[in-house]
Amino acid sequence: MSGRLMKVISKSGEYGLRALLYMASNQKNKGYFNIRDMSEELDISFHFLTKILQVLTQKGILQSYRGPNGGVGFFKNPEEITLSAIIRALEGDDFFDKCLLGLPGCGERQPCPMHAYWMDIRNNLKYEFETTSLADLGQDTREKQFRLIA
Amino acid sequence: MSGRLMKVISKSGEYGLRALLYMASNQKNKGYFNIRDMSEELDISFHFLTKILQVLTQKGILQSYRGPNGGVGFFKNPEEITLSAIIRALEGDDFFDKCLLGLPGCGERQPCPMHAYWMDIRNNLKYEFETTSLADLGQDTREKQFRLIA
DNA sequence: AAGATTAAAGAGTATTTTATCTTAAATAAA
DNA sequence: TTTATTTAAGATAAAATACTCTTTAATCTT
Ligand code: SF4
Ligand code: SF4
Repeated sequence: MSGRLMKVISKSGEYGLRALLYMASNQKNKGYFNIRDMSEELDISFHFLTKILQVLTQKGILQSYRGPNGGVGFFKNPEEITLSAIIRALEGDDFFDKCLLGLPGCGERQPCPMHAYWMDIRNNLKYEFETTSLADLGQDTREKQFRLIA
Repeated sequence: MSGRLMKVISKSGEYGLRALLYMASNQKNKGYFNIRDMSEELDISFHFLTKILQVLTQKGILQSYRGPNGGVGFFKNPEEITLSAIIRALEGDDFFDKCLLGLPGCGERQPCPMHAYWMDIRNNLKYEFETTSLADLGQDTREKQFRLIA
């Protein structure tokens, strides 16, 4: 009931994003990123991070290489990787298609009083996540901003 | 990694909100709302719901009465209860003051690349939650809407 | 080919969240 | 005053999430 943070994504999502951001901003280093090094740099459990990056690899966001000097690297350019794709990979493909409240068995036909309200917020978040790339975040060059009107 | 919904609030928060919405839209019934009845109506575990409503009572949103014909009722009018107050009561007072990602030990001084981005979203949500009352939601009379500009 | 390095995969543990069960306290009605 | 009703409170259990450990497979270096 207290101490909890406003948190939309799980730890897996958080760690995955942090790792990807780290990678995006250290790309000069051409080769593969060593997961052990990253886990130490980011202070995330090596095994846990490995699992998360594994998923990102399976989802086609990263590619991996085993053996000496192996590791993980981008499969696509950070410019082409949307926040949406990352979150969907780590939180489930339907992340942006469900209710923010998480209520089951409801929808357009029997909407709760909050429906229209949540849909506004959700669609807005969805749009932002779909139109923002990893590179956008890493370089913080975006100029878009939310604004409330009317 | 799958099956998870985009869920900002916990089950406690969801159940609490649902109960409050139910109460707000059944207010003709002047007396106290029986928690057992509500738990059946809303299909929420009686004991769990009781705990949640207990918190709302402790936080001054509801008032309770024990004994026959007892139950819970609004302490303030639904018009005066903001969504923000409800969520803060159930999710923690700092819910809207922390990072959406939940990362600890960071802030304005050492912002991660997502900082400005998240702050936009967060402030927007915060504003909406603070300016929306339970009655607004229950009657769905709000005309405000999000819109992305620039 | 042999050994070292590194990610993949799967099993197991710990912590947190959600839910239930039991007992206590307050109130009302008989 | 006794009994029934109802919320409060605390202990316990189940489920979900987060994290760790161990083994396997791929790749490189020698
Ligand atoms: S009706 Fe309410 S609970 Fe259902 S999806 Fe819409 S906002 Fe969510
Ligand atoms: S710097 Fe990043 S992690 Fe920290 S509060 Fe801002 S958005 Fe959240």
